[in-house]
Amino acid sequence: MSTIKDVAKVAGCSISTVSYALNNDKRIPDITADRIKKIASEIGYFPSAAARNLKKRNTDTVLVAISDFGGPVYHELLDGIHFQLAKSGYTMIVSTGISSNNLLKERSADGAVITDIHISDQSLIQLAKNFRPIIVLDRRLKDTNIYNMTIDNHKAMYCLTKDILSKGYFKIGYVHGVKDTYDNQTRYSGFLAALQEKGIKVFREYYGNFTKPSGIMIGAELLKDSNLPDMLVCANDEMALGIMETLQKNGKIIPSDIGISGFDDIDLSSYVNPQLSSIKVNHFEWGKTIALTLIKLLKEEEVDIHKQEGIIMIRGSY
Amino acid sequence: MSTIKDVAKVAGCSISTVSYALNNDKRIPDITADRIKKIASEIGYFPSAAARNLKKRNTDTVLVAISDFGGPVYHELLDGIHFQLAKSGYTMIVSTGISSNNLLKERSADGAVITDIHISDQSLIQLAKNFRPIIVLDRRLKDTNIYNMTIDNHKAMYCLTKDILSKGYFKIGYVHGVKDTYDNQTRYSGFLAALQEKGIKVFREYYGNFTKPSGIMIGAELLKDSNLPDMLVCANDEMALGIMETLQKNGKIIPSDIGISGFDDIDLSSYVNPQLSSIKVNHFEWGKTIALTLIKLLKEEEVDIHKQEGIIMIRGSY
DNA sequence: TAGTTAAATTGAAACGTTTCAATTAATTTC
DNA sequence: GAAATTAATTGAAACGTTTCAATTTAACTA
Repeated sequence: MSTIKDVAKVAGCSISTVSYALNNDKRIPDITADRIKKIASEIGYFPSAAARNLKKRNTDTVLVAISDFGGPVYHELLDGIHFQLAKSGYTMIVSTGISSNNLLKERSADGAVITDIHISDQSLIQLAKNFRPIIVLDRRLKDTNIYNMTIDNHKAMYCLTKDILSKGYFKIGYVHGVKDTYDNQTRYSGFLAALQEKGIKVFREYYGNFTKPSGIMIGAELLKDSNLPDMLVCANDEMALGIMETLQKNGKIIPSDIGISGFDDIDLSSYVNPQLSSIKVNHFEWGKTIALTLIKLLKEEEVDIHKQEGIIMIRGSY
Repeated sequence: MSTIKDVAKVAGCSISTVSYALNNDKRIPDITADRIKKIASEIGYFPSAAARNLKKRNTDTVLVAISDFGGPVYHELLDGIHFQLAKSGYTMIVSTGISSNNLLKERSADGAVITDIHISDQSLIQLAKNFRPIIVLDRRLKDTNIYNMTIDNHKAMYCLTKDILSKGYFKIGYVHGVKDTYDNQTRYSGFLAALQEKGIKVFREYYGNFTKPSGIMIGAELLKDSNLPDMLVCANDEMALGIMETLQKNGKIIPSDIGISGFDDIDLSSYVNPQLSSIKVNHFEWGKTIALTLIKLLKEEEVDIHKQEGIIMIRGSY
């Protein structure tokens, strides 16, 4: 491993000159800077991140902590964040589980975007103290260094439900995701708001956990019921898809027997038959916005945190 | 930000004692070690990764570099790698694009797993010189510090094709992915081997690029053809799905008009109708194996690089 | 040409750890 | 109770950079 010292030796100059040259400091004339850069690349020198980070007390790196790599919603979001970050000269790393904790507390990044249900508010607040800006995507949380950016679930679900009501549905059931999550609560409240406006009561409520298997369970439960709702509003697509599959397998026709809607607009939702009505978020754009906000925060500029709007996708399922 | 110095001051001992205590060095008696640890946690001290990495000349971190976050095959692989790495006390970071390059050359990790088509063999060889072990997943490449671990494409495709032949298919077409990639070449060669064994010639070849849109194009091309193959072996699922969708939309019945098979067994493949026959790899297990191998490499232990077997999933599409 | 100013270069400290080698304290041995 | 052994603690160097402040060199001025 060659170090800056080796470069200096070959170039016959001091370490500081090499450092300045490599960092394009204007005090080094172009001609020498070029010569030094050439030598550096010839002997295969790359600065050590560890040394630079230690001295500069920053890393030019942003951490994105996610729950796991499996979720269908993340991909575009990550690509969007990375796109913007790279454009602005930052390096992005993504991690899960225990790795996220390690990276956070040992300050391996200058800032972070977090959407990991496994990190408690508690420990997040604790970590954020030592850390620099953290944007949380999956919860409402306000504290030193913590900012939240969320999808406007309430509004989107409110609009979707209004559309459903305008189609004449009346016996409307609601399928919950994990009860006390931000997503579940805000989606449910949007749903309720639309119903209340029309003076309609929820026909029945079901409780899942955002996964397809939980949808399948609920589907089975529904089949036993003689008095079915005519419409099922689900807190996300995965549950809706599980329910739909179960109902269809047992001879129910969607949407004539029962309508259904989801939230997230995952890929699969436009592959099933009928296609699932849902709420889509342009996650790539959303990712870019998040990254831009974090960058401002890192530069200690003023930011205006805004919510991302969902786009209602009405398809064949109701 | 509190440093080790602060801990030492509060504890009324030297920096070295704190360091030894925090690292569970047996020369510090338990009683003082516990006291020091308690103080450290009270004042919210966490060691700086930068300083530790610099001094120790390693990071206990593994980098996984991927092409982008969108590919349907990666998730389980990443989760598998992370599972094993975490279990062994390593931190895992994943990155794409330019970020991967930065992290690699500045030695922000001790080792890496790479499956990023955008990093050229050339630059990989260059980077690996300064680096520690790199496992590449998406190509055959042997050089200092570079090891490759791959799916046994040839064998899997050979077996699948034999099964197809045993069902009496005869006019068999092959759909290529990106021409000179490892996956394409080895899958194709397995396909050919099975045909040759029976003395059968390929009926026709088509050229895609592993994406669904390219499958759709090929589907359109096929529709113009009066003399269709009776079976289409595709280099991956995404193309197969694109072709299938296009053919079905235009009234062709699968598998009676034409059979089709894929490779990878992505989620979608068991959602379409008929379900797509494909080759599945247990990516979670595969990820664990990869991580285990890399860990051995990091410890400079002997490793035996082996190929991962594919599992043939025969479903309704032929 | 000497004096002044500007340009280019450099020495050295600092960032926060780890760890070697040395010192000090405590315990054992005879 | 002195010598020897072991246990506990510590000072200081080193890891590879960046950057301040100072020095050296070059370029102008009058």
